[in-house]
Amino acid sequence: MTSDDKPISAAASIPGQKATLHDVAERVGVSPRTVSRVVNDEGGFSSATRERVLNAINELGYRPNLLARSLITNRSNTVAFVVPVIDDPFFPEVAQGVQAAARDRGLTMFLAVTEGRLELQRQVLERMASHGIDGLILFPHAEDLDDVARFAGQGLPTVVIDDALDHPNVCVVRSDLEHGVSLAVDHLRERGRTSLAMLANEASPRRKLRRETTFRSMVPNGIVVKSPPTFEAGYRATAELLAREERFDGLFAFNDVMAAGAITAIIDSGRSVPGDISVVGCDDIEMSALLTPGLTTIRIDRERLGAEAVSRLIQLRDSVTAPPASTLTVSLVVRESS
Amino acid sequence: MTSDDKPISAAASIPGQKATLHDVAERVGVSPRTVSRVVNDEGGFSSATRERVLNAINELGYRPNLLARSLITNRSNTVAFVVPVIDDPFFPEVAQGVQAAARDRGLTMFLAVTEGRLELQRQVLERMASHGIDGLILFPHAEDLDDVARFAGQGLPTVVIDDALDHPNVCVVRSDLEHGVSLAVDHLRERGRTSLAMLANEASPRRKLRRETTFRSMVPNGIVVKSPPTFEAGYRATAELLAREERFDGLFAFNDVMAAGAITAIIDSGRSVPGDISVVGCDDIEMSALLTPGLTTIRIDRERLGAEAVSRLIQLRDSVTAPPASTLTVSLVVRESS
DNA sequence: TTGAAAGCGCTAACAT
DNA sequence: ATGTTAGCGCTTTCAA
Repeated sequence: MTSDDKPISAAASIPGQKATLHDVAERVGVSPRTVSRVVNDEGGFSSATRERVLNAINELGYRPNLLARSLITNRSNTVAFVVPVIDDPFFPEVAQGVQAAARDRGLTMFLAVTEGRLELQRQVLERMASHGIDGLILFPHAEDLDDVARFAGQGLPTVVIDDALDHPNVCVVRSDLEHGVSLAVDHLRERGRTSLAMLANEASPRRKLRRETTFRSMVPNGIVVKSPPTFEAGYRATAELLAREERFDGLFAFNDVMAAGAITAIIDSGRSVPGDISVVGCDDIEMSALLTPGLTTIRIDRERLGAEAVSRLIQLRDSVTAPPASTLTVSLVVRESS
Repeated sequence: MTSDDKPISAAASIPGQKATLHDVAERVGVSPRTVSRVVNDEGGFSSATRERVLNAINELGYRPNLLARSLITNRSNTVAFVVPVIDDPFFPEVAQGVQAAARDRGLTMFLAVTEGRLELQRQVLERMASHGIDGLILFPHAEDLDDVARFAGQGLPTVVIDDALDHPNVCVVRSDLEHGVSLAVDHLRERGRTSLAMLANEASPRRKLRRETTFRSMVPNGIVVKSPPTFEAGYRATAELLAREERFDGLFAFNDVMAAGAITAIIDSGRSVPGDISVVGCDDIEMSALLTPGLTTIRIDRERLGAEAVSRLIQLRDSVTAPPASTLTVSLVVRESS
């Protein structure tokens, strides 16, 4: 049964029996405390001791038990990242930024998806809190920040992305979407478009408001249609708009996924993009460059967004006062759809 | 400063001072052991006691400290999911499947990205192990499964996706890509295509082999070009192939992202899809339906793949012998690119 | 049905 | 430079 002819160890069933600090100490002939000092590089040991301890660690394949450490330090070095969905490529790309930044700072990332359901968000937060996460980064459920506020109130450092929450344990990181909308609208007008419509996100009151409100204020007579932020919904909403014979020659969509749906609907209706209608999206997900026509859009730097969130979270954790909200700039990427 | 006029609590700086099992016990007037029994529903308590304990838990907002529990039970109820990249939509979608399945079974998911770098994979696994994960699900680094084998050897239940590793602590979950290739090739031939080429993944010896080998055996005279599995690389490889004046009228790509690159390259060269060349991809990521022309592809059910991985992992953890490898069926989705 | 004691693996707060 | 004691919050074992 055993793969080679080594003597069968005492605990035959568990090959790699985990070594503890104690085991290392015993083997070297020092106290566990000394090993701990070396492991954490606290100083207070001779370099000879250090050497011997390090060797023993290698020989035994010792690996610190982070759970035990966390229990006493009250630091788990874990972060939770919570997103509503993951089939919109925007979120995974932010996740990548969060994970990379977290990893570089010695943090490990939990990822959870709430499917936009409030009760799932609550369950997820509950469980994350039980795991003793050091901090939380999330795109909060649009309707209700109460849960988030509750956990923050219990002392959980929290970074809220693209939403607002005034709380000493909460820091906000956002993209400058107001500016994004103005870039989009200005661009459409420069293209000679005079009747503008917006495909807004029905599911996201506060976040929507940022884009929708800006749009409304810039385009008082503009048409605003709300739909879920998916390809299919964007398609349907646009098709209905066209069927109603509403006149518009420029469309700004809440995100690229909806914009893609809109383009397809416009083309399916026998119109052309950008011949009849110019379309501008928001996010600049990878797909947007691959569409036909390529999608003109407002670019959000997701990696940076994720990294910024981690950085703010750490500031929040390590300081008494919450750092101010940070706002990341966005830019216009012009492709063929406008 | 305080937001309303509640009396300032004793511990002014820490509002939600975390309640422990002990606190609950004290408040109810029972021993911690009894509270523990109720929390874990072990039985051995009167329903009256149960009631009072539950009340106290609510009042104090008690939440079990999973770290402490794990330390003693040696179960953390966490799983690590490790992927090479995340900007290929295929992986996030599997991640969603893993996370949902994990959540439903009371597991929390760590997500890590290795960027296809072996040293990053090692670092990630090392850290995950320190966190005491109960299991690991990964798309392993293509060149080298040694690290994976090492951790499995130390007792870590591991599910390897789309690769092979023979080890009692490892279970393999894969898609039936051999069948997928044969579906693709048969389909291209039914479309009257006689000179077939394949865009293979240079970075993935073993996985590639599955698709590439099948292709070679079905199409002895076929052209096989290798490139990294990205849009740009797929574009470049295809452009070069066309520039070399190689004759082919049907193309099968390792994945949809490469196929999308190929289509763009073909169109940019002045040829048409599927007029001159039919293209078939693999994965059926969301984007594939949105391309122009819509991409014909081999569909892999990512959610199911993720769910299956979790399910196998749990079998692995809870049994002595590794469950057999499972293979998920794939199907052909015909769109306009062929 | 309940509780007391021990200890998971580690670090904090003292020793020396 | 090193060791000792205590205990993080919980479950386990054994006893009542």
